[in-house]
Amino acid sequence: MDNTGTPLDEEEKGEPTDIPGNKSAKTRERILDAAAFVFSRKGFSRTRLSDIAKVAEIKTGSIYYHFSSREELTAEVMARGVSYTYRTVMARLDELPEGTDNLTRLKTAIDVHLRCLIERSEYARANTKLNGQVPKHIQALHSSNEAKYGEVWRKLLRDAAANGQLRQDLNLSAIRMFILGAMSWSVEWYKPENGPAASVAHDFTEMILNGLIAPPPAT
Amino acid sequence: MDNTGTPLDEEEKGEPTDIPGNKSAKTRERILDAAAFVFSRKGFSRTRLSDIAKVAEIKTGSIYYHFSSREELTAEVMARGVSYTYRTVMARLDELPEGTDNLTRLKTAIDVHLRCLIERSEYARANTKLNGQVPKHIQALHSSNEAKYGEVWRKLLRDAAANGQLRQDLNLSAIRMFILGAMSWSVEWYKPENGPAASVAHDFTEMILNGLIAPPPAT
DNA sequence: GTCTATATATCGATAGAC
DNA sequence: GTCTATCGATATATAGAC
Repeated sequence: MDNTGTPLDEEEKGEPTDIPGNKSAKTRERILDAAAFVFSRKGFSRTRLSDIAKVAEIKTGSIYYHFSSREELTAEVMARGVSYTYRTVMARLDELPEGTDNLTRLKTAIDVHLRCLIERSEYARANTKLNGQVPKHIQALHSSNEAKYGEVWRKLLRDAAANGQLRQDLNLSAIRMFILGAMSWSVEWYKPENGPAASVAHDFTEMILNGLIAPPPAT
Repeated sequence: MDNTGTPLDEEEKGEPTDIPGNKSAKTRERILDAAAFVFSRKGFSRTRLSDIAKVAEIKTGSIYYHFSSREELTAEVMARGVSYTYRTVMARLDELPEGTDNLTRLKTAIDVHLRCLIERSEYARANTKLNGQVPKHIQALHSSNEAKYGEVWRKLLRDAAANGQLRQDLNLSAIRMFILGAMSWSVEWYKPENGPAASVAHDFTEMILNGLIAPPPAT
């Protein structure tokens, strides 16, 4: 599976990964990875614990040694999904040179978020797909994470608008939902045959920022 | 509930709607309306036949007099959803004056599709939400409808591009998915508090066609 | 046609052997 | 820690009365 979970922080723990005693931790990871994989493809309802068990190469009942319920497992997959995307976006924004203009920051965030979904993380995909499908109490556990991440986008748009770099006649709330929604839907359709992630992301940022209409021919 | 199902054709059948003998048909409609209502809010997995029955003011078992299975009911809701959107979009395109340019046609289609979702049809909403959630054989039954509708969009974009009205540097397939995806996601977030449908649709078409960047100040 | 009552299947969850 | 076996809850679907 691809890299996920704890992406950028704590890369070094100083311990080898296979000392005796963390066989449990490794199985737990395998279950989570399998769950993210299956959830992102089948959604919540069509995913059986037996499907996850099969991918994780374990028997269904054994999952309960690591998780107290299907919902707890689901909640952790979702939490990892937002957390990963949040941290990856923030890290890339922090890498930008001091004084980078707000439009570039917005464009960067769009690029990174979309790439998290289409090429970087099963967890990000799973979380996007599961949002709106899971029972209310799971959604409730999760909504503060989503809200925190949503705030990043509110600020990105607000800052760019405050600079006068964005058109002033559009409602930023709706715009934010359209941008995030268009990216979210990529979970439903994107496959490698649709072209490299970089080119898909490029086309998307171009459309969002500059629109689809051809510029007047240079004379 | 709102108007749906058979929107534009066959408005007159020449029969009063309550002659004896079509009590059945009316109950069937009530069940379908209820199903569209519940599905569009809770999705496939969280929707119980008992939820639908409650909204339809009928007992759960009675549904089976009208539909042979939950899946048959689901499939009909989805079929009505695409069909409604397809016909509503086509009807509006046909109303445009002869010789209307392809960019205006594209813009019109976006406006109508989005309005179908946010203000016109529970069926359209339900279909959008259910896509990607339902079991494979339902999806399979349904995919030819979706493909046919997808072809409308392929053509709209292709025609506008052929005219030179669209930028030539973007992949139209990905662009199509982004546009439809952004609209689809409205099912997850749109509420009347987000403003009138007309204004949301306006902001969306503006972003898609002209982008978010502020035009240079007139001098 | 719609009801009540019930059969059947599925799946999440638990118990206990190893 | 992971297995097998099974329980129990839920919900689709059916049978039969009215």
